[in-house]
Amino acid sequence: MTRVRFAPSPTGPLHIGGLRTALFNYLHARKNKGTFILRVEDTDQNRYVEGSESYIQEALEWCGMIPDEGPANGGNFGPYRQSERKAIYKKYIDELIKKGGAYYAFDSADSLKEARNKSEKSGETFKYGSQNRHLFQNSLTLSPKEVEEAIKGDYVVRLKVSPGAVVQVEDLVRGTVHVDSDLLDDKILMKSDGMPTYHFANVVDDHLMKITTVIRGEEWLPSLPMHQLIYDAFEWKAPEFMHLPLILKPNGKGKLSKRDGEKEGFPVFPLQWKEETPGFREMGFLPEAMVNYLALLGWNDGSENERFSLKDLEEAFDVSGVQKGGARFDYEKARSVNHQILIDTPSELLIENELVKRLLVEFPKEQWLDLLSLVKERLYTLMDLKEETTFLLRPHPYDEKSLLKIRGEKTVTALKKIIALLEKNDSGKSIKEELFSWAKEKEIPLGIVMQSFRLSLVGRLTGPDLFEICALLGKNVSLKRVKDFLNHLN
RNA sequence: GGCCCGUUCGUCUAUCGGUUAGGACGCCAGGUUUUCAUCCUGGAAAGAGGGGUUCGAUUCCCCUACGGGCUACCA
Repeated sequence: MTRVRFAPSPTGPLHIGGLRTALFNYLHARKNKGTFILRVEDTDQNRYVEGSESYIQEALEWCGMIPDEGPANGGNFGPYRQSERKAIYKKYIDELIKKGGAYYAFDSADSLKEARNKSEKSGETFKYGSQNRHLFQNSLTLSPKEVEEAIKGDYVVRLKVSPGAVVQVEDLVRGTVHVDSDLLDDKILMKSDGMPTYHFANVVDDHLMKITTVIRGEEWLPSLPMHQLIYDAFEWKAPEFMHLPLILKPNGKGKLSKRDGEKEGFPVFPLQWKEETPGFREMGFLPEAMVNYLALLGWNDGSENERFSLKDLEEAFDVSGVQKGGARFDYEKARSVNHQILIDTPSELLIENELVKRLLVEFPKEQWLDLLSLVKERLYTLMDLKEETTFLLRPHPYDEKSLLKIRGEKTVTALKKIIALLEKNDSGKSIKEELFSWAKEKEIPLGIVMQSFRLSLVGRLTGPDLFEICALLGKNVSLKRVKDFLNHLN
């Protein structure tokens, strides 16, 4: 039974790198008829940010990835917030110490900092490990009595790494990785505030929650050997691991970060965070597009198909299609995916979208469907709806440059004809043929006719089919606008 | 610096020893159209470098270069 978990830290909004990690976890679970678990890794009290947990939950739901188990809906392996599992970690850390796999350390933060500085000055990397642990204050160097005393104050618990071994680990996408244990730190497993570090909580929880496959970002690969050592110390069977390639900045220099969005003018969060930071949803992306784009950033099914719904992906996803190298984030491509999906989404569905409702609020509801169908294929994001529709409300002010382009006697003649045609017809469409043949007969270029007509109706020379617009506006409004325009010209 | 991971068009990628190295985004050109878009057609555009292995390497191995990640009582 496959069990996977997405384990974000509630330190702010989830960004799309995290969202993709969640997606791959979700897909792996669905593909294998397994369980998708959300676990909140809130062991760092200092970095905890109010609201991030609900943000994460909402972002997952927006994309259609509902956790099977998690803080919101429970499950048999809870609690799913690490801060609520403190007693569990305490129990296991004691067990590990008893087994000799870990030890107490009493060095102050300052003394460690000093040691670190000293090493760095002499050009070495500081490491608290098998080579030098005897130089520090810990339960390996102090007498039992001293330890008993020291333990009443602040202490941490460190992993006891055995020297001279080669730690071998397997990664589903990269194969075997081995590391010399002499290079590994005696990592802190339990902090002086009694909270576990990521490494310890992670291993304990993955074991207790019976996680079969750990899917996480590549930034964790270097600590995998150390995690393996913890599993070994407990004599637990480790799950299998898959480290996902990082999502890089558009220029490829470093992993995509929260700050890149505002700098480059594209969102990096799925949903809005704190008023000032809009997400993909608020920028007019459909979750289907988000999922489709993200899935292909680091995965493909080997075919030339690039269109996948979440359902498709649940079928098609396979570990073997996961990429090794990091992928740069390309906003243009994301927009293009959104565009395609927008075109293929029926207008009937789109008018249910909250953003669409907001953007069309100035129009009568019964026009929404026609309006959407009129401009849908021009949209890259839902936000384009604003640009595409507001001119339908207000043709003024007329675009100056366009005005100069069409000025002339023929324009006036054409407009008068259009008025005449509109007055005796009901719908905008029915005048098309008559107008065209008239123009041909009078040898007035169609360009002049249509441009002046367009300018009068919407104030500028771009937009969707003019007769459709005319029909949508209705006879009276259209007539008024053409007349107004004629007056404006005189 | 040390350790780990990676490297095919500008970008995302296909290729699992033999291909005119394919697709998508973007770009350019043409077509459709009343306009701008959409859409359609076409085009330019890639195996980091050097050694091996092999009849034959983008593909397997090694080295170099470059890129990225990690190196906290953060995750």
